[in-house]
Amino acid sequence: MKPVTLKQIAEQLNISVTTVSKALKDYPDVSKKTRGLVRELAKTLNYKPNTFAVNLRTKESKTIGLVIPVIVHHFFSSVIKGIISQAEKKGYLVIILQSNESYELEKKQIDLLLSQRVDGIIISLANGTADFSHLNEVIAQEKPLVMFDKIAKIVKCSKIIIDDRKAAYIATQHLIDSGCKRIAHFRGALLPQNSIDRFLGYKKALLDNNLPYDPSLVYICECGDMSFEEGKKNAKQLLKDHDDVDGIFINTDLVAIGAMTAFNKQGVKIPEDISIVGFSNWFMSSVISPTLTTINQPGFKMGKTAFKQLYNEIRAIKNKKPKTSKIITLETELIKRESTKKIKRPNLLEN
Amino acid sequence: MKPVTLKQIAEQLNISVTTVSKALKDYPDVSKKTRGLVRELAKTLNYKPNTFAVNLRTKESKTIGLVIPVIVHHFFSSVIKGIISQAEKKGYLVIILQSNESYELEKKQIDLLLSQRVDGIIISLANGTADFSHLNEVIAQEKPLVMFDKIAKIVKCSKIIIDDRKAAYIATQHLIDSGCKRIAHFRGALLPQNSIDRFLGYKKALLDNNLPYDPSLVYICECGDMSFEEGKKNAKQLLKDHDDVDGIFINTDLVAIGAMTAFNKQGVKIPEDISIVGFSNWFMSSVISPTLTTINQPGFKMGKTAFKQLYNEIRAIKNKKPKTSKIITLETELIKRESTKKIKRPNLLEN
DNA sequence: GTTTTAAACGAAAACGTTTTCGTTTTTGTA
DNA sequence: TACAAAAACGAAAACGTTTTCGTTTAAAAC
Repeated sequence: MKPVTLKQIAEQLNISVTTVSKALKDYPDVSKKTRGLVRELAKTLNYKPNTFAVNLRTKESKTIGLVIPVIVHHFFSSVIKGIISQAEKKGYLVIILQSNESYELEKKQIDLLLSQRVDGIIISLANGTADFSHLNEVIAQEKPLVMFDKIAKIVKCSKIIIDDRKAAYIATQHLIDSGCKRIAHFRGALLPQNSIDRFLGYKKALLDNNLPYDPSLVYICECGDMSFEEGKKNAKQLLKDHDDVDGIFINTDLVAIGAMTAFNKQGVKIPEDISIVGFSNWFMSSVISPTLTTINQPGFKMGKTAFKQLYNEIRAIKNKKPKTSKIITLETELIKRESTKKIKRPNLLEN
Repeated sequence: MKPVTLKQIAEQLNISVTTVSKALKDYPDVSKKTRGLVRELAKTLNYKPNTFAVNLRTKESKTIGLVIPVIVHHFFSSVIKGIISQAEKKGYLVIILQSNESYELEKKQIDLLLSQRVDGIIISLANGTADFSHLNEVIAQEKPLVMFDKIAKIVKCSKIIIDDRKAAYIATQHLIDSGCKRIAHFRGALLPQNSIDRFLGYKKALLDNNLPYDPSLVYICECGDMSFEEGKKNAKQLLKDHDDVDGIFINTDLVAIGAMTAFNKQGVKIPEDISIVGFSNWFMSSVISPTLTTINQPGFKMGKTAFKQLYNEIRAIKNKKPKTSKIITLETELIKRESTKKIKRPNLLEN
């Protein structure tokens, strides 16, 4: 019933624990004969090395930690899948924690992972995170740290991101190209770098096209659990505040879908009255009506890349090589759908 | 730089490692004075017990394993969230593995978790799993095992489920009550208990209402990564095979949404021409057009319940109490939406 | 002041593995 | 046959903690 140990194998074969261990790990100083005997017996006894002992001895757990703001979320769950699949290939396990967009929780969870002595940590920051001491603690302990999506520029570690500013620029430009003149923006929370960058991309596109930037057209969504509701609320508010808006670039698809729901209910036609571009390419966006134009954000690939980078750093530290932080930017893509069909407007040539 | 150990604290205070350990764990045989000194020093040195050593000594890892078929999935990610949130409360960490609906992978992953010596395992079976030796291995090792959603009746362990048959019955009855006379069923794969049960509920509802059961109206979806596409395909096929179908009960929302997309494209009106009921209440179902009537499946609660049960069993085993496997059935709910509005038909009284 | 009892402490083993380094055995060479 | 070199093996320490049980010290009882 009790798990088999090296000692038991050793006793049965009348050799030392040392030799058994070496035989199983292909050390050169064990004869073919004994190696064969050991392996055979190990197999019949169904020997599995005791991870606890191995961890203690080798000081590594072959386990990494992952902290994300939300799990029930198309983008983040895609990232999780990417990380897990890649980790599995390299023999690593993944412990997942959810910060719920709370800085306090995030801090606790990092602590937990450190005391658990994971080999590395991957994180996407909570919206509320403005203090980075917990992350610097990770770095101080020489544990590899990789941030993705919601990052902190100031923290010295690897980052897997997209060019949010550029993507937002392209999204906004697309609205302009489809004839929109007065474009609103539903931005994300104030702190996360990506919602700042998306806002900046939006603004720059306006200015580059000689459209005025009007701060009153920018609405904020916290993008927590209530994204969908926030989208609805903001859409209603927008209709009250401004009756001349003909396009919106929205920080994330779920908010966009909330907004579309509100517009549908109020009889505002999309894209005829208002064109909409979302962000992230949630699966949902391709099946709602009208289908939503959006920016594809490669979640699965991001996860894979994040783990690969973490793995490289883990190996580097193990071999006492200098650690090399990298910032990797993945490509995005504008996906044109029904919510932004080109509209006939008096001053546009239509083919 | 190196983590602080009990030994270092002991040396600084000129006492033994034993006493330090006891002081930190509130053993009664250590004086208040030394306990205070130890705790203080431990705090200033930022002492964190070495989990590897603790695990080795105590033979438990305060870690559980979770194996699920898919991660990017509204229901499953809700379950994950439920499990993690509950586990965190009890100081447990969760390692997540994805079987990708593959029996081979599932088997490997169970092996991995066992050799990792997790304290318990929660699993929802892959569609292809027909052999249960890997699960019996878990039980043989006296590790708590809890199955949820896709279970195997034959395996002796705790199960967290819903009454799929009843829910399917209610769904089908609802179609009948809204005037449908010829109701098709898109069922799940052949093996999983829940798709069998949902099929049986569908069939029973028909017979109880004196409607003929016609096997040619039952279509199969594997419900893997391609659920949406399968829904589309089946819908098209259905239109070819049977032009008289006026209702469909579909095994899961994503497939239903695929079907609706196909119907929309072909000009089939929902619910006027065909009424549809899905299953699971994916968030998406409330925002598509028309909104989808479905059965709410409490994923988050299921996750919480699964962990609670696992936790109880872990504690029981630790205290050498007899283990008590439980089968817990959670409530479901029919959520009526636009895809099944009551239709005027000649032989129905309408108020 | 001596004995009894209780309170405080510590030595040491144990958990199971890995790895260094020294010892034994075998093989090859003269 | 002797000796060097190579091959095979094993003793022991180490990883850091927990816990049993024995020992010392302090307090209480006589």
